[in-house]
Amino acid sequence: MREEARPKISKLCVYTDPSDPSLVVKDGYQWRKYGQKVTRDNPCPRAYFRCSFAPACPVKKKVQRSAEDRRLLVATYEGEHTHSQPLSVEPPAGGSLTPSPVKVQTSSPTVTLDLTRPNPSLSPDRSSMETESPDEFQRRLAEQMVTTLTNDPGFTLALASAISGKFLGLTPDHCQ
DNA sequence: CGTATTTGACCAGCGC
DNA sequence: GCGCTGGTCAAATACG
Repeated sequence: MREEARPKISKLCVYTDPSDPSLVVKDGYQWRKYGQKVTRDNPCPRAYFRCSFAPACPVKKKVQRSAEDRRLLVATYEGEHTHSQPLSVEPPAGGSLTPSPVKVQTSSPTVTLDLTRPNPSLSPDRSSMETESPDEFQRRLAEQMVTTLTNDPGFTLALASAISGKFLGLTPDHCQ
């Protein structure tokens, strides 16, 4: 077995408003942006961040919007923090919103669905969740995602996009 | 005045 | 061997 260049890769999918150009993911850590590049795979610019709280922290973060859903931010974390969170994630000023981060930890990659924005328009398609709470619904989706991840880890992003789209009542048929 | 952020250029690695 | 893409560094600018 080799463990060369094998940092912990984590993915964090965060819903944000498409009108918000800030590729900043509030995860409780301090990040310093050190670059931005437009990849050919995605028309949206990809931002590169490094941990500014601890200079020795090897963690790097890449944030890019989903090519299909501009409201979905996909943050890729490389490595692990060698320190604690400098500050806790403060809830929105609204106070009514209750973020329900669905963290799914698999063998290697950690996929976290941080649904900071509950559901802008959740209701047109609630035929299979009228007897269960939204939290339970998310839990089921998370379990479903874990199952799929176990079978095809490479499908992570596509699945996350699909699930995310489902939350908004969308149906991204070509998720890749 | 100091810190953080932004943009452009340069370098390295991979594929054809 | 050349071209392309991704990633990082450094200098300049803006904001607090």
